[in-house]
Amino acid sequence: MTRKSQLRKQELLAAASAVIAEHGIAGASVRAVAERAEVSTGSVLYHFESFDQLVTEAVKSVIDEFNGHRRRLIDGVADPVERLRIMIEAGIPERISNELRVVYEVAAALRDQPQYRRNQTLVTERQVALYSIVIEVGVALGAFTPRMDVDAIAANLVALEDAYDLYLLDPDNWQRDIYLRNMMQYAEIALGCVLVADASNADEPEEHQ
Amino acid sequence: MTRKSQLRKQELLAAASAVIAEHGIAGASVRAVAERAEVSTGSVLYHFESFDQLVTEAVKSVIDEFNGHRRRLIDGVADPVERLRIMIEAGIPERISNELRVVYEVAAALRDQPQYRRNQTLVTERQVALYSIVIEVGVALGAFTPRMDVDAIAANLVALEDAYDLYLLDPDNWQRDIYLRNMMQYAEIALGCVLVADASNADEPEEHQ
Amino acid sequence: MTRKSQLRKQELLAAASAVIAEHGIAGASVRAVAERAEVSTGSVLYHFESFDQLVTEAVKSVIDEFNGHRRRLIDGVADPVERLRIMIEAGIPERISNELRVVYEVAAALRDQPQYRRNQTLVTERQVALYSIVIEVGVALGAFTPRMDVDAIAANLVALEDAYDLYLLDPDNWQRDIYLRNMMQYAEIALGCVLVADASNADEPEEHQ
Amino acid sequence: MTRKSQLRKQELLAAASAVIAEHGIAGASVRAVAERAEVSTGSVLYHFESFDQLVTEAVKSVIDEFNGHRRRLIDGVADPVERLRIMIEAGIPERISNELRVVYEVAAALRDQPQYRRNQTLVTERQVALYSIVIEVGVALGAFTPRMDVDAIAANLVALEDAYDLYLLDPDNWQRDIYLRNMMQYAEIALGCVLVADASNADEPEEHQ
DNA sequence: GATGAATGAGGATTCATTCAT
DNA sequence: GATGAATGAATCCTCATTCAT
Repeated sequence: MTRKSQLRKQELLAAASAVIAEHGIAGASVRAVAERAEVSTGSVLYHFESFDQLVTEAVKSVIDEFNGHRRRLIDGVADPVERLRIMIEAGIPERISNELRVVYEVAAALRDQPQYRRNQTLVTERQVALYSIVIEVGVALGAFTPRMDVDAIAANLVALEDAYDLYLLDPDNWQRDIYLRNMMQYAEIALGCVLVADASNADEPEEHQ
Repeated sequence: MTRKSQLRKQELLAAASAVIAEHGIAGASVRAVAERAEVSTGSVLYHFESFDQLVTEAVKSVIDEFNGHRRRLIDGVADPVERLRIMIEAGIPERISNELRVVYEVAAALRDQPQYRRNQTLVTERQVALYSIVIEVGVALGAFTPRMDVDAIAANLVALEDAYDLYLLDPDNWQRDIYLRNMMQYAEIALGCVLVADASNADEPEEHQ
Repeated sequence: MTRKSQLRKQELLAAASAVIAEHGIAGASVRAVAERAEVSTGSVLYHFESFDQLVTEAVKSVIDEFNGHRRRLIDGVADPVERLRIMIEAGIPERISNELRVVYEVAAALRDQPQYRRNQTLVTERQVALYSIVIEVGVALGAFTPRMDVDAIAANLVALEDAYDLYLLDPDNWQRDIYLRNMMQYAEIALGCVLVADASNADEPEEHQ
Repeated sequence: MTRKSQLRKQELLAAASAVIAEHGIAGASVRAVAERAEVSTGSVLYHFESFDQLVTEAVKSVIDEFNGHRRRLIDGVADPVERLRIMIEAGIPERISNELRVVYEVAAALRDQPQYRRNQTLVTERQVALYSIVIEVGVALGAFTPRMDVDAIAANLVALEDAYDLYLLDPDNWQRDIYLRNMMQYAEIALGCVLVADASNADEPEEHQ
């Protein structure tokens, strides 16, 4: 049954994601996934050509889900400033989600395995594309007046997001409010807009500190 | 022999760093380190409580070295703008250095071990402190007129550096010029200075794109 | 359906033979046979008590075919000398046939399973019987004048054949012409006949070398 | 300690040979060898690069021993006829020795592994060389008057030996006396000598059967 | 009849750690 | 101090067999 098999594959992918999120890439093993999915170890490899492929697919699906989630967030929102604020706030989450954890688990861990690196590049490029769209539309509507190249702004926003999210791997020292403020301030001066109510207007910059 | 023993420890730490830099965290094993240091496997663990501790110490020493290197770079430079440019250019290296590689190899790989996370946080905080000093001095000397909180600028610069360096794990897609430009442009509009000769003057901002 | 079932059994036996001939006994697995026969793995074992039994039967059928082929070769030939030459030449083939390969693949591989050994003995005895008939008829017709016991000659010819065929497992060092000459010369001096045109007459033996 | 290590290597090679002789190549596994040698599985692979290499070396050493034994048998014997008789009798042993069993276990089993095939070729060529020497010396001394090419006689004798030994894999149907007689008669008519007291003289051949 | 998912034991190999020397 | 042999659990993977569908 293709139906049953695909269902099981999904279960295994989910189990693999969960294991990675919980115990890290290093803690992901055939047995760990098998136990999480409550199947035999043989079953895990029955559905995938190799354990590596299972992990790769799991990461890929998490990334897709992660990206889709971000995209849906701004789907119904018209105001460019509001969209940007939503993007940034979603980029610096309250707590680390399983998805994000998986993404960063894989990020640095397996330099030698090209497929992981490509995934990482993929998620970054998609984020940049998403930010670029939001900014370009905002510029077109007159909501933003960029002070630097638009693609540089998008790349920087994603980079900031990546870095601050990476810090999440040490949750005890994670300071969401500060990271959020840092990104918001950057977006404001780079795009000449007001994202936060009480913040200074970037169009009339005043000396800071 | 305390002297001889400490010497041997240093050799082992150096060997461990080299192995990690070359073959990644996954390729680091007792035997690999032993072969690199040209000692027996038993000898490797004779000087350390466990292999994990050896790795931890090795990473720690690499981080110290990494940080010290950055600090020495700007030691004899007086001009704040020049110092900032040096900092940024050193932050986005031509090629990934062994030190940087070790740092990121370890970043996410061994998340479950608190000491690694602390190391990571440590290197970030030191970087932020370094940038903060450069900026503060520049502000005091009138070289910079910050458009946002100084600590936010420093944190953002380090975050950008961290993120763009992280991308180095996929060297094929690494675009130093672009990342460098992104950071320079950000520094210019955030600090109201000119870092790159031909770039637009951030004091007289013009519309981009 | 007995008809359909037996057809399927034959298909599976053929598939098993093909797999063994191509990938050796070590490469013969349920899945390999299933894929070759284009059926499911479950189906393979549905028709046989075990995979071992399937292999056993496959080998048996290959041996039967192998033997029948040899028998048919001399069917229409009347001249005893010609019959003997045909036998010997067929015994030292140009290339290893799938049949022969299967026979020798199995020969020593599964020694612990008595049925394989019996198969091996079977094929040998049949060969000896075949040679014996050819020789006896030749003696009766006056074409051969044996210098040693006829059954010893037949056994030796089969043994030579077996050994030289065994060497075929290392095809790179296989020297058909030499092995053929060796057997022909032996047959000539043992039976006092001339098998090869240019060879010395065994009836008037001259000193060799 | 090199001494201790080499001792252990020898033990493991012996254990491997014993396992192969007893359970065949197919029954040779790391665990089987480990249990036979009364060490851990890890220990088996500590001394060899791979299990395959252990098996290869074991077979190689058995072959060397096998060949050396044959060579020593005729060392002190001067009479060519006696030497030939000793060779043939040793070639058709009473019972299958562990050495011989290992040699033939490997013979057909692992077609895909070139190192085994080379071993097989090696043992054959050495046997041929040994027979050749015995025959050539006998010819030089006037003890033999060959009826066919000397190299063909040597090759045939080894081939007969190989084949009859191969039949040993089915010990129940093994008939030493007959195989011995077959080889002796062949040697007599091929070399024009008398090997067995009561046998007919090959110099004055009479009709057989 | 036929399927193919699931099993679990067994395959070789790697590894940090221990310990007698 | 230093060695390296030995360990045994863990790694991924293969496989014949079973069984619900």
